[in-house]
Amino acid sequence: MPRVRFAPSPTGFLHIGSARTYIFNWLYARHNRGTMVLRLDDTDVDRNSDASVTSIFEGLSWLGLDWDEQYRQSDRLALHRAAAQAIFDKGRAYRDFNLAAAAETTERSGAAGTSRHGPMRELPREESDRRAAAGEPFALRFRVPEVAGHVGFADAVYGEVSKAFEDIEDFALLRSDGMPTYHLANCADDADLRISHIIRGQEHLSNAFKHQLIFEALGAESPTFAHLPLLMAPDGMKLSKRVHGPVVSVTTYRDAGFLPAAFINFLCLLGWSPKNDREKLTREETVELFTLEGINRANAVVKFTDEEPFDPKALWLNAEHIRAMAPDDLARELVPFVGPASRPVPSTSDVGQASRPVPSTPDTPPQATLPADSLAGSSISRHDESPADPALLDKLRHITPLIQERMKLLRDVQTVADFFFADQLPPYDSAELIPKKGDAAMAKSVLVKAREVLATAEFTHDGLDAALRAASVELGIKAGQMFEPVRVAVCGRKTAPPLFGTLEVLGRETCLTRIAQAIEKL
RNA sequence: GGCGCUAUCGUCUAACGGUUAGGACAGAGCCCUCUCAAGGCUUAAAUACGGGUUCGAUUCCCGUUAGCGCUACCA
Repeated sequence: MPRVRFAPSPTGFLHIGSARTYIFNWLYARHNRGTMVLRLDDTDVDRNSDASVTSIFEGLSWLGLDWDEQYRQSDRLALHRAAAQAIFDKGRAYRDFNLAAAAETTERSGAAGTSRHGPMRELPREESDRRAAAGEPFALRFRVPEVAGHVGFADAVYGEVSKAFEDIEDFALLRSDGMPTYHLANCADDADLRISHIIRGQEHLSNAFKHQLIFEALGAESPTFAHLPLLMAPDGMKLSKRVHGPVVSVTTYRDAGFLPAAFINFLCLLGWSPKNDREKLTREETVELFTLEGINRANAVVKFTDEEPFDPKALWLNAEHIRAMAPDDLARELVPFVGPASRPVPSTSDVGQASRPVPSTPDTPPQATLPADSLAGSSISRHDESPADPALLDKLRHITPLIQERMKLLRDVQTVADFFFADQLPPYDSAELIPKKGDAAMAKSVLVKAREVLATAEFTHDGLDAALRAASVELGIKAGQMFEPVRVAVCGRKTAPPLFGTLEVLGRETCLTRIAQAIEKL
């Protein structure tokens, strides 16, 4: 049974790169019926923030991805210290009393021929013990073997990789304040939690050699590493909030109306392929198809621009998922995006200003955070704060079939179906009412005729179809010339969902009123 | 600078050493059609460069170039 973990350091909002790493771990765990561990690597007390923890939980909860065990690295300090002690006792680490060593090392780098090790490496044990006993502060450094040789391992993605001992500096295990460094805490925890596969970003590939060394020194069996290619911005740079803005935050996607399943689909296709040309995948299908062998090695770029903040493929995938939904399910997802009260506020996604309700607290057991049915496809959304207005939901159920294949994002409901919700149509140019190859007079006669016909027509798709077509024949014009003025009168614009269904949903009264108003304009 | 990793259409990607180098998104065009979509069809578009190995390299090896990552008592 594989055991994998996602170990974010809570120093910022949930980044889409982190989300992708989580997804790969989760897919591997679920595909192999293994265990997913969530561990908050909050070793860096100065940079940690509760808002960040909140952002991580909020994001994962939206995605509906669960986990089986949860830990906080800061709770495990004793374990880390014991690990450091064990390495020291084996002579694989030494005390470095030179607190300025880091600076010196940096200055020395580049100067060929100088040792990569600090000056304290050869300090006699007796002197080291004496100075430590006297209370002199020190950092504990790993003693990288000085013999010629390599550390290496078979990465599940990159294959055999190795690095010469002489290219690895004596890295710190414990800081001079006694706190463990990332490398130590990370490995001690992975060993203790019996993590079998470390699936993480490629930025850690170089660190993995150090980690391999630590696992060996600890006498622990080292896990299988699987490093993931990185996500890049179109400018070739690594994705960062600082330079790329909200596009790197998962809340941005949620607030714009991405479906969790589509977002997961998009992210997992960045650096992984099922190899059979399939693109649109449900979560269940992805779990079924996922293997480490399908992961490739080159970095992937997420396309976005200032004008179009979302990758076109992500948009297409979202549209595909939207079209694949049962209309009633879609209607439910749409509720939060209509109505002034519940409309989601476009968030700038800065965790610093996160103030909305948090679906879970860090210490809530995952079971409570994510009900079992969250995996069955029902997504969790922060918008579901209050029970949906039944009347609104019912209305949406009728509208959904008309707009389902005209949306890329859930929020598009606001632009594509606005006229269903407006009491009064926003002003439009009366010239819009004039049909192709027609004039104002034709528009007027069409609308007058429509008003007459619609007053008595059977208000169903087929009834309206028949009535309006018959009317066009009577007027001696093309059907299109008949439909166009009616559409504009009723929708306020030329581009709209199919006419008959639209009229039906709008209802006789509203249609007649709007047509009368249009006639006034001519 | 040192070390590590990577390199197929604009982007995401496929191709046991043998294919007209495939698919998808985005683009262009056509069809369908009450507008817009959706759908169907067509089209343009790639193996970074140079050497090997081989009967034969996108594929294996070496070099070059480029990109990314690491190079902290950050993670």
